Amino acid sequence: MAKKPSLGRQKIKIAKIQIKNHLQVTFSKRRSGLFKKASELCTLCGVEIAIVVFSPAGKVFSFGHPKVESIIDRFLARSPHLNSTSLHLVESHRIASIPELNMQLTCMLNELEAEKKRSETLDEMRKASQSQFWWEAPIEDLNLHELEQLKDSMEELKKTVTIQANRLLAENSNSMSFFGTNNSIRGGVDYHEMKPAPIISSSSSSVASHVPSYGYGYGYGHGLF
Amino acid sequence: MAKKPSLGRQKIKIAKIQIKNHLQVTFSKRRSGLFKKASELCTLCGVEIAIVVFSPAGKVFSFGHPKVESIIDRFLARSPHLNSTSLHLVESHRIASIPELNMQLTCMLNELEAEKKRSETLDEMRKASQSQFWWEAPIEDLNLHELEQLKDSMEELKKTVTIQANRLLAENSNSMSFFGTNNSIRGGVDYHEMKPAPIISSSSSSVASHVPSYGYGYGYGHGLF
DNA sequence: ATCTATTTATAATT
DNA sequence: TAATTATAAATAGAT
Repeated sequence: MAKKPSLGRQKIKIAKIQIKNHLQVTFSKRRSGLFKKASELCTLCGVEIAIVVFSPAGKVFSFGHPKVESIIDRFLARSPHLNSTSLHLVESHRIASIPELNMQLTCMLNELEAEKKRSETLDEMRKASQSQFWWEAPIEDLNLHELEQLKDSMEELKKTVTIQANRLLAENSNSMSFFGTNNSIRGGVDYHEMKPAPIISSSSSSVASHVPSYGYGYGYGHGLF
Repeated sequence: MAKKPSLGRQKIKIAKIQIKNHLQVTFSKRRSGLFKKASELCTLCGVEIAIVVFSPAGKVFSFGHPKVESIIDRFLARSPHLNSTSLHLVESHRIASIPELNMQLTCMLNELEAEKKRSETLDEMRKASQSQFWWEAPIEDLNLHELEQLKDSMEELKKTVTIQANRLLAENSNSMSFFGTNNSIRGGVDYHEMKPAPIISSSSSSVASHVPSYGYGYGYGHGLF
């Protein structure tokens, strides 16, 4: 009897899979693959990785080495360099409380609103006069750089605010260490919602699968997401 | 002349790479590969993914669809345990019930509103002082669109503070959030520290970022955060 | 960065 | 859900 060899792997377009069943299978496989790749990267290069995946239904899957939480904490807290702008913002205003922090932000927001109106006026003037002043010339390239710098500043500012907020909260209580001494326990792998552990050989990696009662258990069989 | 074909890909052990140069190359390649896989998974299955990588030197690389921050927020919000920050918040305020939490938040909002009015006065002062910092002076250098973005960013920043407080409180009750606001802007890819984008299908996204950011064909507008 | 030879990942099928 | 298999992709090593 003639057997019917599968066509094997076929090329697919990277676009939302419509067939629900396919999608589920692909999600499972590729999620595993992704986590495995991450695991290998951890071991090969000695880096720390956290991955969080939300399915459309809000189910969460995560991979972390050594732990998702610690990496996220570092990510949120990291402030490699405070630029002079954000330093000035924080220090010069000597922000001392959360409400005060909110006030600062609100002030800035209002300032910007005011400036926006002013800008609108200027813009109209420009259009009316048809003049060729510097500020109506090449916006594209120059402003891209400008925007980048601006975004930089904003990000730094945001970090600063986050850190400051946490510090304030911490100082309000007796003892704490949210950003302080972090006990980074290396060598562990925090791997949620994955079935076979793509354990790596050399590095001492263990799988910690504590699934809380929240129940993102495996919904195999139906309604995967 | 006889050519010297490479041996091609060789099998390697998944263990810490010792040769430093080699490690760097592998890290680059595999990080790209990992992010690409994540991107594909996002597209194929319509899921949301955040990846954070810390190199041994502490440098951070991240991938996020739609955004690292928003995914992390969601992840933390459903975290089964109270982190120290929220504990301190609760402790320092001795919050004991949901109505009490609501009241705290209401107070914060009222305070915020009051500060908004006060800030108008401060805005006047600012205009008189002619300071040299970006949030005060070079506004007129920005066009309307940029100003719009800046304003959005500021609002986002303000929201972040509120959301953070909200999240901490919500964790305590382990149930609802009071101001369901979130900065989840779908359709964006937040891709830091990655090199070339292998595929760009339709709309190319030029993302303002201090580091090269590329979207794997998800090019939509970004907020600054 | 580019180029292969190979190893891996995985789409389709059972 | 777990194999199988043929093929697409990723990538180790060298340039």
